[in-house]
Amino acid sequence: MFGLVDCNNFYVSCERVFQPRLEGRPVVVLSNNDGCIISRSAEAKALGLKMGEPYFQVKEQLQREQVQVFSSNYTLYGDMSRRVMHYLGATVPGVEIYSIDEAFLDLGGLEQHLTPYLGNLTDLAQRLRVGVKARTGIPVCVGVAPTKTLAKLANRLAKKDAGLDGVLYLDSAQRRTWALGQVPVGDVWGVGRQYAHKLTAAGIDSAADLSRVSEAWARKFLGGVVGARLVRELQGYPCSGLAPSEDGTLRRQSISCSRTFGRPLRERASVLGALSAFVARAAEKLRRQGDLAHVLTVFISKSRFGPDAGGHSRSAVLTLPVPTNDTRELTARAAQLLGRLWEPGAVYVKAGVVMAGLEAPGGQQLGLFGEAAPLAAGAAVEGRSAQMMAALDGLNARFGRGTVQLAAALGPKGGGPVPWKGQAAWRTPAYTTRLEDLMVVK
DNA sequence: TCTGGGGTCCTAGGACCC
DNA sequence: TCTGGGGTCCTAGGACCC
Repeated sequence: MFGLVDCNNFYVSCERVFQPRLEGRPVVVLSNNDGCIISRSAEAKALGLKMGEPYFQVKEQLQREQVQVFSSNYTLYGDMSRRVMHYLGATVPGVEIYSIDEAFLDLGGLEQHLTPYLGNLTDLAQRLRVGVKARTGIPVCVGVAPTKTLAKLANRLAKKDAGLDGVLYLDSAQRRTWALGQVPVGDVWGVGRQYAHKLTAAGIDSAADLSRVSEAWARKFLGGVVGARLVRELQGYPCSGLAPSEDGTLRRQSISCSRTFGRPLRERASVLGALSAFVARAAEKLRRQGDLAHVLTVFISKSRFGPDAGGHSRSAVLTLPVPTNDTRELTARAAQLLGRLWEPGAVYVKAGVVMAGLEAPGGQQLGLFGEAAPLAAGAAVEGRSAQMMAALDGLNARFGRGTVQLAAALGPKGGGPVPWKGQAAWRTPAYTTRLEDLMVVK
């Protein structure tokens, strides 16, 4: 049995924890660069504001309706997320962090231990919900069902129906059938815009309809095995397990950093400056995860909204001779890759780096003929690099991001205004992670 | 030059998620 | 003028190998 804990309007809820005056009012949080809406309070949803809507298109409406607008503050959200996940991890045995605001729970083993005194799974879920709210101020809903897909579906319904008090347990076939009938097919986990369109065109309108299609049909029209699994999960047969997140953190298979620039860039040195900064960020995340990257990708993009909307993005990939997490090495490689992609005269609006093929250090590298690589020299270089990077991370952690960086990351002329930095006009303080931003109660 | 099946690896792209 | 960022998984096709 799976549980799904999902925070309600997470980013808005984080802002509300520190500004109770926002309670009951329409609130939205904007994406990076204040580009579009990525979190909405219930009141903002009621005004018809949509997820992903560009800010500039709804600016007037936001003003007119006196919607409270915030730039995203990932330092704050990340820290609040850690608090929620930590509480869940300390309360139930198997927790898989699925995203910044969601976690799957393994409740299967728990059923047999529940006693009349502890109550049933609904009671347990209810206690979790109350516990998260009491300890972090974040409201959550819980769905419980035999598969992850059904737990997601139960969670949706728990959110929508106030009468359920934030918890829905699909504990019988009848209740599952009822729940499937409530949900439009496009709201099923794993059904996006394309598939929703295809499905409704074929007369499949609800989750219940989808649960009745044949495996062959699902394979043919919903992306092969993915579709087949999706349908099985709706029928109540689990096709995906729980991957518990050890020590409350998530291990990534790839790590990336990309941004839309504050203004379009046409000089190569400026784009290289941005890329260097992105490499630095990604490498830092890589080291925090304790990994080395074997594959580096760089991409640069022109505007998606211009006349030549297709083929606006190009990428180049490099398999590194030796896996590394050294910012200097990765920056030099990224500069090489940029050289392959650069078109003189083009105007770029976005760039990014992706580090993949992640592995833990110490993996024995075999030479061309299967012999162990000569370690002495390599190990010494590796040791010095690790020391240097540890010093870099230490200084930046202590004195703030960007205190120590490569000259390349400063961009052309080694400083001045950073041309790729975007807008964040309404960012709240990092209440929980910066001493200077600590809230003072008078 | 063609004959044939089976395997791996890489890349590009599509679809989805939050 | 302004339209996010960071992930996952899967498929298909080509190169290359035996």
